[in-house]
Amino acid sequence: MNATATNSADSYSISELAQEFGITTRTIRFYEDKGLISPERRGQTRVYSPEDRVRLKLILRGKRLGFSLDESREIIDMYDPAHGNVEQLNRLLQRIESKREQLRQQQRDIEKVLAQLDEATARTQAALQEHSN
Amino acid sequence: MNATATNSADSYSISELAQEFGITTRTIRFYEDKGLISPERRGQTRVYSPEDRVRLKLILRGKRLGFSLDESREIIDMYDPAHGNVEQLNRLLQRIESKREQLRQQQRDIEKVLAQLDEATARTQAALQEHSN
DNA sequence: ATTGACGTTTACGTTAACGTAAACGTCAAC
DNA sequence: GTTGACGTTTACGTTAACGTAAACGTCAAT
Repeated sequence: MNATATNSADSYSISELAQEFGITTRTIRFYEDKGLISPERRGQTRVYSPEDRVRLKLILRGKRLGFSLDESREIIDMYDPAHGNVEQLNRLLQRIESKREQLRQQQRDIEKVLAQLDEATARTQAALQEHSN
Repeated sequence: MNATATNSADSYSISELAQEFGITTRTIRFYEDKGLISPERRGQTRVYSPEDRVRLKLILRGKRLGFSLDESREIIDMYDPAHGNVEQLNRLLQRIESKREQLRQQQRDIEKVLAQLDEATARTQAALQEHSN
C-alpha cells in the first residue's frame, strides 16, 4: 500500500537511504566497510535502523565540513555514553575541546571568505556598470 | 643583518613560506604545478611576492574549509578584476552566490556539530561524576 | 676543495574515498 | 519461465593531494 515503506517497522533499505541522501549504494557499503555503520541483516540483505540513518546523516555533515571519515567517526563516537575510565574520559574531553577549536577556526575562515565574496560581488557589479556606459 | 629577510625587497623564498605556513616546499611546488601560484624566477630559483603569499594563505584557508584546490582557485579568481563580457560577469555573480550558499550551509553544519560537542561534554562530565562516587 | 644548507627537476609511491564492472542470487510480475 | 528491479560479493580502476627518493646545481663557510 506504500511505495517507499515496504517493511514492517522503522527501517530502511540501502537504496532508500541512497536516494534520500543523494549518494550511491556503493558509498553506503563503503562506509560499512570502514566501520562507520553496522546495519542488521535480514538474510543477506542489509536493514537500516533510524540510528543507522542518523549516523549516515552525521557522516555527510562531516563531509561537508571537509572532515575525513575517521574524523567523522571520532565525532560520532564522542556522542555515545563514554564507557571508559577517568583517564579516558579526560582524554575525550581534550579531543572534544580540540574539535571545538577547529570548528571555531572554520567559522572564522568562513567569515573571511564571505567578506571576500562580498567584495567580489561589488567589483563584479562595478564591472557590469562599465558595460552599461 | 637579518636572518629571515635575505633579499632586497618584499619577497620570500620557498622555505620561508613553507615554514611560516607549516607546509613543505613540495606542497608549494605542487600548487605551482596546479597553476595556483606563479612566482617569479631569479635564475632557477623561485621568488615569491607578497601577492603570492596572499594566494597561498587563501589556498590554505580553503583547505581548512574542505575545499579542493580547484574550488580554492575558483574563489581566488573571483577576487581579481573581472575582465569578461556581461554574460560572463553575470555567470560570475551566479557562482559567487552559489559559493555563498555553500558557506552558509557550512555555518549551519558547524552550529549543529558544536551543539553535539556540548552534549558530548555534558555526558562525559556526567560519566566522570559517576567515577567520583 | 669539501661540507652543509638550500635550491632545482624528474619520477615513482601512497592514501582516501569512492566508481565501475562482473557475476551472481531472489523475488514479484507478466 | 523469463524479464526486471533490487540486492549481494569481489575486485580492479581512478582522482586528488601530496610524500619520498634520487640525482644534481650553487653558494657561503670551514
